[in-house]
Amino acid sequence: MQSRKAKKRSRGAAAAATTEAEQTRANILKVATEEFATKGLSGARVDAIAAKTLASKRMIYYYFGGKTGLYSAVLERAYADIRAEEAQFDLAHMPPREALRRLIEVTFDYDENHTKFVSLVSIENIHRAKYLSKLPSLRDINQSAIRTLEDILQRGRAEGVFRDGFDALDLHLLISAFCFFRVSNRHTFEALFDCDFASPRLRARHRKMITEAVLAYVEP
Amino acid sequence: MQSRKAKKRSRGAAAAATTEAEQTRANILKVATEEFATKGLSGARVDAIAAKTLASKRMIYYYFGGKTGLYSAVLERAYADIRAEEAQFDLAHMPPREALRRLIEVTFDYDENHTKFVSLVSIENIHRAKYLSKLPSLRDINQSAIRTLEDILQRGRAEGVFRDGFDALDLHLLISAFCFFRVSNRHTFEALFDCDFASPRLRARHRKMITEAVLAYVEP
Amino acid sequence: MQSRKAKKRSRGAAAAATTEAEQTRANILKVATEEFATKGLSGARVDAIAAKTLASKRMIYYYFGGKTGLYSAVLERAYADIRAEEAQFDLAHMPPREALRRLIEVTFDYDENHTKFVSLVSIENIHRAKYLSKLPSLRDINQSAIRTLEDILQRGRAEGVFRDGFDALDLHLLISAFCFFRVSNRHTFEALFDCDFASPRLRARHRKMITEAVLAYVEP
Amino acid sequence: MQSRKAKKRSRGAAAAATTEAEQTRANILKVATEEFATKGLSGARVDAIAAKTLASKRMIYYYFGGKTGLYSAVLERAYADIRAEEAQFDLAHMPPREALRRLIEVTFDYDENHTKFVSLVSIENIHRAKYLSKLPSLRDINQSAIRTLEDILQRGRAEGVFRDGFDALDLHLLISAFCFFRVSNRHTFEALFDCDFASPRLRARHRKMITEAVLAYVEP
DNA sequence: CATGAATGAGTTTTCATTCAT
DNA sequence: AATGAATGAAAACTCATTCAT
Repeated sequence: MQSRKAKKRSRGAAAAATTEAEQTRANILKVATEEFATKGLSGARVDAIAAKTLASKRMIYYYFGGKTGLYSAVLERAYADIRAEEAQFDLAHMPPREALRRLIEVTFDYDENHTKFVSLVSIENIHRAKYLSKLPSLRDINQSAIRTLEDILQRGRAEGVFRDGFDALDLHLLISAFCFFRVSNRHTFEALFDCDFASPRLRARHRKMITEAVLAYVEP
Repeated sequence: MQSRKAKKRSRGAAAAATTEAEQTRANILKVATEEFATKGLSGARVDAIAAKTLASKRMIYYYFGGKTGLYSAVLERAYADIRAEEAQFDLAHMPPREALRRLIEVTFDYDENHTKFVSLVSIENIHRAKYLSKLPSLRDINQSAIRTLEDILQRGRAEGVFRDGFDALDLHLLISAFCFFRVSNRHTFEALFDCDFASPRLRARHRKMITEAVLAYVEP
Repeated sequence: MQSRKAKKRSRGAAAAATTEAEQTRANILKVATEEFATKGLSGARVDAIAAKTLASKRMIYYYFGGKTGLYSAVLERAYADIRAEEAQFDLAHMPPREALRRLIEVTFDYDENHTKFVSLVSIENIHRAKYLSKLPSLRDINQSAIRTLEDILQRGRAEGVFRDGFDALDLHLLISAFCFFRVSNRHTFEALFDCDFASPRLRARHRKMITEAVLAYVEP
Repeated sequence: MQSRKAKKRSRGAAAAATTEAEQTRANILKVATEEFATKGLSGARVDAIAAKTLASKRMIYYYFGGKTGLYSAVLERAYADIRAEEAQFDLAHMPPREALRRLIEVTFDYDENHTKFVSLVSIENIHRAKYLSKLPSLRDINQSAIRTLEDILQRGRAEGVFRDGFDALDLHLLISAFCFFRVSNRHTFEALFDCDFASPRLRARHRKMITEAVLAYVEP
């Protein structure tokens, strides 16, 4: 009845799928990410996921307990992935202005390249973060992202390149909002305003705009 | 039952917007907006909508053809409403800086006060604007919003209070992104960062931030 | 989601199924009684019930909400039926000894002729009366059966044909136990002791035995 | 894992009832008795049994062939146990009236103390003794129970303390019915009549009643 | 226009059993 | 002898839609 997740994961997240069971699990997760991201929780079909999987439908219930269990696992993995990638950028050792600029660009590029993550987060918001709330592991991961930004701001203020009077979390919101919205809402935006967000020129222009706007906002 | 029919017929077809038929339609639309906004297209239940309606389920099919027809109508109405409200603000006769500041605040307040609209747009993006694309009426309405902004920018540049080098549509994106995201993604954001977007203080701080950031970005 | 039972039943139990809807409901109930009585709650198959019904499987959910809702309705009906039949015997106007003898015979005959009722009660006991407990209507009906017996005993004691020193409910238990067990446990009893409870001779002997045993027990 | 195997082999196959294999079998049987008695044959879950077992699910198939094989084994064991206990009472050497009284009390107490046995028999009757019929070993065991009663009756008749005109098997039915029903049907009875069969006072009263009723029935 | 009843096709979930190791 | 992984068949349940009146 219960999913085997806890047990399976006991050897740590770093160890890549090595046993067959872990490969099965990972394969289901990958297929499910695609289905949930494009169809939503209620629109996704367990049958459709199973069909694209190397395993049988029954395995979804064996490993994840059910449709919502699978959805939660997909969500958890998606969030874990983004922070894992962010952690790779060594922003702590850059000069503060460079670090902030880089942070914005990294955020922009991540959302641009992980539209499935963006979709999943949109979907989860439709559900009022019902499933995310039950994944407390993610809280820590995300709050470390804020600490990175706080560190950059503190160093910048010490050097006098950033002004006072704004909050790290608010700035994170300003950056995230643009990068996320550009991906999450591109379909309605394109439909209404007849433009093409996939064009490299527009993409570059937007990337430049959010960077400049944020830097202008923080400068003394 | 018969009295209702007689009553309706007696006043003639000319009286617009007050027919019983139109009241039924409006009632269904209102209930459906709530259901679709909170559950999504696939998550919404025709039965649930019918149950909350004064009319019967059959009426949904009679007036809107089906579930997706109803969804399209809900979407169309939601977009029409926002532009109707925006049109009320006479930004064209304000000084450009004031007009831009006011435009940002109006956008911020609208999203804040119309969370159902925000949800519907998020949902429509999950569906890749499939239904919105088939509502060409909206294109014109929305593009007029851009023309309003273009007019403000043009006046501002003529007066020398705004710089050159950025696009009206891009600026619209910058403003919309923040105002929309703040509402659309508040559930995951709150869950991850333990904050409360409903608090008047945070709300005021965010409203100020996006205004300042945009004004800083456009100034020469 | 909710069953329509309450609504359907609103015109009182006395009115036989007259509308088509009531016929459908009654038909499902009849088929389901057979299936649940022979297979138990978990052994019964909704598909099997639907197949033997004039209606479709969907109607079971429409009228009864689900498998357990249907089971509860079957149980309720079965108990209501027995008390309806018992009420027809005018025991209150017989001499007490005759009335008691008749009560025993009526109980014996009812169980003998309603093996499905007996099975359903056995099944409900496996489930620890979980579903019966939620049907409070039955409590009143059954307690009136005890009052009938109490009345007979009181009259008998007044006439001096019954002794004191025993309880009406206990006597009801003594009578019920034998009549019920003889039907409920006949299969294992026959298998173990190689006898045939269906034989009219054995049946008559058992009927005579319980009558005599009870009368012997109550006489002064 | 390997140590278990080595250990088992080392003590040889001759030591009956203490092999690990037999302990595993007994453990499964015990767990399964509980599950079948509370859930029924179709309601019981092989997974649930396996989970509560010290062994794995595969062992159920290894030792018992499958779910119904396990059920049959549980049933067989339950019947064997009751007769084993009954055989301990040396009724043959008591005066007939005392022996009969004692037999009734023993039966009453056994059912009272072995509610799982009672449940299993009820369940088996739902299945029309399908599985019991295939366990011929039980027939002999049970018929010996009747011979015990026949012996008591014969001695009692010879002494003139019991009358003629009734059958040993019928008397067994009268006794069993009450003792069994009191346990098997206590849930519905309690729900309908608002009483508590677990109360020592009621228990004692019932025990006395069945004893007196039977003795009154058999006396000349 | 309006309604309650009805439905077929689909969707999630369950479960006894078997397989590879 | 033993285990975790896997499965196909079947089960319960759902839902948008339509029909008879």
